Amino acid sequence: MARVSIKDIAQAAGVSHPTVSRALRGDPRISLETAERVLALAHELGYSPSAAARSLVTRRTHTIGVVVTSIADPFVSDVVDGIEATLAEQDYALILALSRSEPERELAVVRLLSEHRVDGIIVAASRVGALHDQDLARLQVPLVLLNNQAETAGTHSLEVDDVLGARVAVAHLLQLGHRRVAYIGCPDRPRSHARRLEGYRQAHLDRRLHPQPELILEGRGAEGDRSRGATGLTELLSLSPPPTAVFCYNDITAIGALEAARHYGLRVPKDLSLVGVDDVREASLVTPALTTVRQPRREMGQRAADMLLALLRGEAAGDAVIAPVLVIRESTAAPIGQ
Amino acid sequence: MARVSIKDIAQAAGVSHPTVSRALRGDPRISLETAERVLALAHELGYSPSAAARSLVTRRTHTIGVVVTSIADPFVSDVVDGIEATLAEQDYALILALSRSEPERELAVVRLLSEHRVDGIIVAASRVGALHDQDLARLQVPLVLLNNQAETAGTHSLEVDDVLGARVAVAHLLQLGHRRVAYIGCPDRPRSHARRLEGYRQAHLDRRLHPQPELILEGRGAEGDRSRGATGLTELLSLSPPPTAVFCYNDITAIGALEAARHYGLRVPKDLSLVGVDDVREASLVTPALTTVRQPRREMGQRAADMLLALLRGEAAGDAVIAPVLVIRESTAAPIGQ
DNA sequence: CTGTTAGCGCCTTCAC
DNA sequence: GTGAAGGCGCTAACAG
Repeated sequence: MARVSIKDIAQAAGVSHPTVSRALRGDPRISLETAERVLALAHELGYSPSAAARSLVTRRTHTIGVVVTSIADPFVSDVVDGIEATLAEQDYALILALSRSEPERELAVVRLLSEHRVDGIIVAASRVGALHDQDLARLQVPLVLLNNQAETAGTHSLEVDDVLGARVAVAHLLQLGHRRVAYIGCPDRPRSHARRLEGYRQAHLDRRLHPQPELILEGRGAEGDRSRGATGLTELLSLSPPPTAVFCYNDITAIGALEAARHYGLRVPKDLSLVGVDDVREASLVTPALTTVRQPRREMGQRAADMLLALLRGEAAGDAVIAPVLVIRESTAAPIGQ
Repeated sequence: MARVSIKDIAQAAGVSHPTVSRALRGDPRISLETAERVLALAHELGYSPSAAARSLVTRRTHTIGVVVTSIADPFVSDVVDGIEATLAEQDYALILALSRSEPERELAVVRLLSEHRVDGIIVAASRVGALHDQDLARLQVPLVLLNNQAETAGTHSLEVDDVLGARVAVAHLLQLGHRRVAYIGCPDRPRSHARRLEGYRQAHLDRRLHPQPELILEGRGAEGDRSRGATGLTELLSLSPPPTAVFCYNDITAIGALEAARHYGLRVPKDLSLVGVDDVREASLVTPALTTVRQPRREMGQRAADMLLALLRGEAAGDAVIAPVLVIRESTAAPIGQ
């Protein structure tokens, strides 16, 4: 089994192997009769075509490389789930390669994918972003970058619309009646920080409101640092009047702010509304559950795979932008007195 | 690039291709001089060997199939992370295939792995367990089953020692001084339920204590059902005296019990100690953070890959049992009056 | 030490 | 409609 080749079938059927090859692929030139005989025999003998042998002549492996920093990151694994769903539909094999943010591994990954002659590559960064793509580009196969910061020439990319996400989140707060809405940012993610701030501004302008400079905080501390939310909120509460709602760079920040609010005796959402970004696991587990902007992870994976497959078919595929979705939970409500 | 074959190198070096092939693989019979020349040329031309062509003649693809129900499950993704770590070390490629618990997909997975002639397969079920393995066994390649319920002949398996986990957890409670320790089980996971109950018994017998039948609850409701913890605890509190500690089938159960305890005005761990199993994400996020029995997921993945690689080297590999680890957090303490 | 020959399993002309 | 060659890129004999 698995050692049966078209030659064996050919012999059993009393035809030549090319005939078997054609019959198996449904070549219309083969008589129905022999085709059926061959098919039956193939099934009977447990024939399974060799992808390697085929790829040698077709120069297509029907295999896609997926490169991520870590599969243990829930964002990444959701994306990979989406990628697999699309690839499986088209019978593409998925070679998973982890770069682990180690230069040594990244090199090995490139070598591995190169030797296996993958037809295309998807690089998926988590919300953290930024990977080695230069080397991969050298492989001369279509390359789709998902949520990646640095753009490389000859590369196609897919990312979530950060401006829109922020805009929708802040619009939600303004719509509830808040008029002093603050923003706590993140200095070590300058690009998305700027975009979210832009969304914050747009939401205000959409309603002919003017964002108030003292309510916009750069924030301090690294991306994954809870304390940024706490120190930010502390600072905001010293203003008079203090904001009634805060849009936070991400959920981690918002949760930090939530803890600080509790510390100061503020009730969320009654005294203060909070919105985060990402929809991390904790967001729905925290009390009150956090209103947040979610990246449609699985869908992003599917779209990335769709893009890649389109490229493989020779179709043009520009870059894609995905719309995030606002998930309204318990941390937002109308301000008091509304 | 990537279209350079050993023939091209051979021509450039003025030797035959077999010589190039040997030089590239470090065959000692090749003169140092030509070997160096070939290597330099290979590098210069950007040569990358074709895994497909090689596999065709060696009958080894250096590729492993990893079959899981869902990569979005954090348990599974941690395991896969471990598998990849070991495989990458040995330059094996990892083909990820998701069965999604759909019969149709399972068939496609078998076909895919068969056509790609994977050298071996790892099937990783999450704590939920149970997959299609019969078909995979037909592929005639080494097969390692991780946390799988149904055993198939000619298969190697790896699972966590459920009895030990329960025993250590309950020993921890007894050691703290608890003398009325209850157990809330799970009827729809009969196998692990029985094992955890056995561990519960052993922990008692280890201290020459006798488990008290009224403290052992079968539990009701499905595995992922929080309410089982709540109803179980309610039942237990009607006893006199009620237990001072509860070992729960899993974290979900324990969290349900935790909520119920709060509802009844019991303080955890002061009035009641709780232990779960799994170390799901929520376990560390809940207040108080849950003491629990963790399955070393990543390590399990590594061990599974090690087993498989050993089998590929022709070494014998029995089944393996992994020891879980007790993670002591805030939900356990000595009983009052201790 | 190196070249020659052959073949892994498949597909693709080109004949018939 | 089908068969006969030839070759994809590589390794494995066997010569020499």
